[in-house]
Amino acid sequence: METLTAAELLAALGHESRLSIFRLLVEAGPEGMVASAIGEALAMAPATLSFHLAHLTRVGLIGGQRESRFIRYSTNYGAMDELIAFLTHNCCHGAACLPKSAEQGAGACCADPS
Amino acid sequence: METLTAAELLAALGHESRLSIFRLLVEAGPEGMVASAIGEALAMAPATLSFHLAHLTRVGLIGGQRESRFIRYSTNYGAMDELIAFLTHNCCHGAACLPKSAEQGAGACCADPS
DNA sequence: TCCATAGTTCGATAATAGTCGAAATGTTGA
DNA sequence: TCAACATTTCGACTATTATCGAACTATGGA
Repeated sequence: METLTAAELLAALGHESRLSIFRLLVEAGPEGMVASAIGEALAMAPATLSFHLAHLTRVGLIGGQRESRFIRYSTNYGAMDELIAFLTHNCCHGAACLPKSAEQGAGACCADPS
Repeated sequence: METLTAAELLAALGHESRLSIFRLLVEAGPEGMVASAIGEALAMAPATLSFHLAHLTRVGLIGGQRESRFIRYSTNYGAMDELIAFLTHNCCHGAACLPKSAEQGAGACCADPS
């Protein structure tokens, strides 16, 4: 992943409203949530919500597909994965620097022999 | 970690210049780099570099300490770790959604029983 | 003490982003 | 075809951010 692309993803997540939306979808899992449910959960005006959903979609962190009158959004786990891999790539010269991520199964970056 | 705090860290990383600085320091490891070396590596004007270093320091992603005439900056791996843990917390309802992070030792988030 | 070097702060400017009411678009069911 | 609902687009406003030259501060050596 390019630095510029990664920066765009991070900037997209670097806003409280969008991060809340993203986290909601991450926890919702692959089935995702329809827009109105997200708006209700986060008490966000429709226009504002749409603006942020469009932003997250444009950078590829989430995707949406129409389901009759609704649009169901869900996390693009692949993009999320690549982003985390980019952040931790070649990190810390072999020390076990990311214990909490490891606990959650995200693993200490340098436990890996590769 | 609070959503607002996480958003501040992500916003700090959500800019090409700051992300480049951060990645440079992540790869440099615990010993870090002095400011002038960073500026040289990234061809950044001193005032601009200082602005971004101050930003990254303020949110706690890096730290700096004076070494005679120089200031040596290094990654705060703890903050980085917490941030990744926040992003992946309770993710994806048990699917193995983060294979690349796992490859690097960042681990698929849901391999973990907790 | 004085100079050179490393780094930060100041100030001005330009560009971008966030919010939300109102209007428009798309979809379903009557 | 029309009404109701879900969502997006438009428009206008406000606020924040990035950049960088110039001036300032701090440190070490002559």
